[in-house]
Amino acid sequence: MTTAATQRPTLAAVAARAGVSASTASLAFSGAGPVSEATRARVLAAAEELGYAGPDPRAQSLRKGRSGIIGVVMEDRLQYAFSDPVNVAVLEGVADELGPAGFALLLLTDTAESVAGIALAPMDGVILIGCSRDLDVPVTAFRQRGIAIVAIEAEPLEGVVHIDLDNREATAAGARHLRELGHERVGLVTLPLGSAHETQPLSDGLIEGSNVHTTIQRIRGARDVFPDAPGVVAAGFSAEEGLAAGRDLLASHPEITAVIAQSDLLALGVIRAAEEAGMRVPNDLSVLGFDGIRLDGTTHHDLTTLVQPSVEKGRAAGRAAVALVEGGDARGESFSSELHLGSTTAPPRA
Amino acid sequence: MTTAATQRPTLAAVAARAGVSASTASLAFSGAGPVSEATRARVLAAAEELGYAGPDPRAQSLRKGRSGIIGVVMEDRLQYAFSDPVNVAVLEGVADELGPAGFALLLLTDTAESVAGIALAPMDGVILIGCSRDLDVPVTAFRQRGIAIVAIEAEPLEGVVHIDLDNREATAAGARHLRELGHERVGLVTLPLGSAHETQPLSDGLIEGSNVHTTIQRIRGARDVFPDAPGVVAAGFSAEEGLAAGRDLLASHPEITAVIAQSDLLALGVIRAAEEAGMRVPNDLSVLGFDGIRLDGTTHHDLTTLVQPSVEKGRAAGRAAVALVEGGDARGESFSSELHLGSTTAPPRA
DNA sequence: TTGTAAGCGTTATCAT
DNA sequence: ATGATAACGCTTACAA
Repeated sequence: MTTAATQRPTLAAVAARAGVSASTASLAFSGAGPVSEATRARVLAAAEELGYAGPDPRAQSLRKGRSGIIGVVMEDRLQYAFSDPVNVAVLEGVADELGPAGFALLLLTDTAESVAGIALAPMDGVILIGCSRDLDVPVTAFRQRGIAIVAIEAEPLEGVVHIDLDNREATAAGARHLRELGHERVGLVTLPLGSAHETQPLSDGLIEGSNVHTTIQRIRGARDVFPDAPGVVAAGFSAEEGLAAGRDLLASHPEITAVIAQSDLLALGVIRAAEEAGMRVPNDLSVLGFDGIRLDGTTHHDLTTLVQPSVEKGRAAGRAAVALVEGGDARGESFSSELHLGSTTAPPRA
Repeated sequence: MTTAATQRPTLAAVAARAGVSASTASLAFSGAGPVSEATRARVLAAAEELGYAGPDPRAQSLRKGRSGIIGVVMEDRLQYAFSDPVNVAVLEGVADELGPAGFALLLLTDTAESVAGIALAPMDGVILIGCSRDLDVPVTAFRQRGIAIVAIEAEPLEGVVHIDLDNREATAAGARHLRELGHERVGLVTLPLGSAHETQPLSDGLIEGSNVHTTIQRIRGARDVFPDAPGVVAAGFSAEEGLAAGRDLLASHPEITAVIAQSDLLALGVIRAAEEAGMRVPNDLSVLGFDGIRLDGTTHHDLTTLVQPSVEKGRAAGRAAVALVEGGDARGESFSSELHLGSTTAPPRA
């Protein structure tokens, strides 16, 4: 298989062949000015003959000062990022908005390498999703380059448009639901708090050392209602990791009657851990999730959870990024979650 | 939130401020030539003062004729594409290779829109993953633009480097394993055959009207051994869709003693369908998967399956793309799968 | 070691 | 409706 380093034809070549000037040929392609039908046809024919596929995006980017590319920064490992259905939904939402707006989506991961690569990619804007790292460094770099920045559920940052979710309030609402049912001893199974992907007991030190906004806010919301709730930090986003965390939590805190899990997948794992330990849900243990993803067929329970508009968050981020890049300014948006009462919460055993 | 349309400083400005020529400043940044330590320091200082973040990638792309961007074309809906763990693994492999090589990854979806967007994005190369569409149109467009093309498990295409998997042979090997156990009536649960994402009986017409290489090859492999095996086409990649397909297959073909599922997730669904119908696996029904993804905690079975090197495929594709872009030529690679004997296949009930 | 000059392929502005 | 000209911001021979 060979790659002929054949010289690609340029607009100038096409123009020459069509017997017009380069500027006219340009107009014929962009339709940005008045060109007679006859000349346009001649130009297009010349292009066809020369195998010219249209203006070179590289030159266009330079000339227009825009590349039409918006980057999305995700968790360091893609397998990780994509194991979270919410992340995927958000990405889908972003893509939904970018495509029609004529923007392409560049996938960046939250690694030193990739953040260096940031310097290399011709991006007009960037969207930060579920990053656990410290955002100051990349954000500063983006700002310096004049790249528009949108962040989803991040701590407030200067010059960044924020797309938010009521993580704290929603979790608190879920917690109140449990308290109203009569629960007093509640445990937490949280999403990861940083890059250390291991199951571990939740401690104040861990929280302080972390900057994973979403996880922290959800912990706060739960503790707004149950200030002393113990917890276990899951090693990841999957049901398996929820299972592991659930086992730990139930073993170390046998007194609890309800678990606030920070995602539906984690909740699913917790339910498995409970059933494994011979408990029934919700009779012996209530379980609350977060996200509202569809878990068809994966469980026979109808999970009580906080339903959040994942795809909408992505769309909002995409729209904001496009607006910023197109010179307008964008306001941040705030989304809220709704408590879905399923069959996994009930009053505690008498 | 505002976006100051402040004029970004240019290399020329930095050079002026440092009292050197633009070319020297360029060298100071790229390190591509001899620059005295003193001048370099001066240039860097000037850059710092002006808030210059380094050469503009847009200008670099034009000048160098390369953008450092490689596109990856996936299934039309990202939620779809990412619901297949193999796709995700492949993508991870691609990212593994691109990052260190200094390339960024552009995510494209297999839609008319996106394929049009192809025209807009400054890509140096492109990798085609699990596309169900007709590839001729996009491939022609890429070729015309001089974009290097790598395809994973696609029908042979002129001027495209192929990364292959022994789909047919591996499936045939799995099928022989079943035959050796004594199975004679075997059913198929296949991956989607096109964009029609619905559960439906497998028919010759469907196969002929389709160009989903992988699915077709795996069907052929199965029928190399069981020529008349009936089948059901799943509506997607997930266990839920395997469940639906499994139900259909078991209902319409109660005589079968084994199922060849085209992915582990589908196999998982088939196992659920069987258990739901009161059959035990493998006693009443043998189930064979494909992929060898880890299904920890999701099932109590050790799935008999064909283990394929998903991440490696991605890496190979990434390497090939980089090699092509860097002017070398790349040979395609062919990977093979290995039969893992688990506990889900056994001789048929006597 | 540093500077000069010539583009890379396109589009925007301004004439004609 | 079309053309000439000048950038866009950078890199790279080549000259000094």
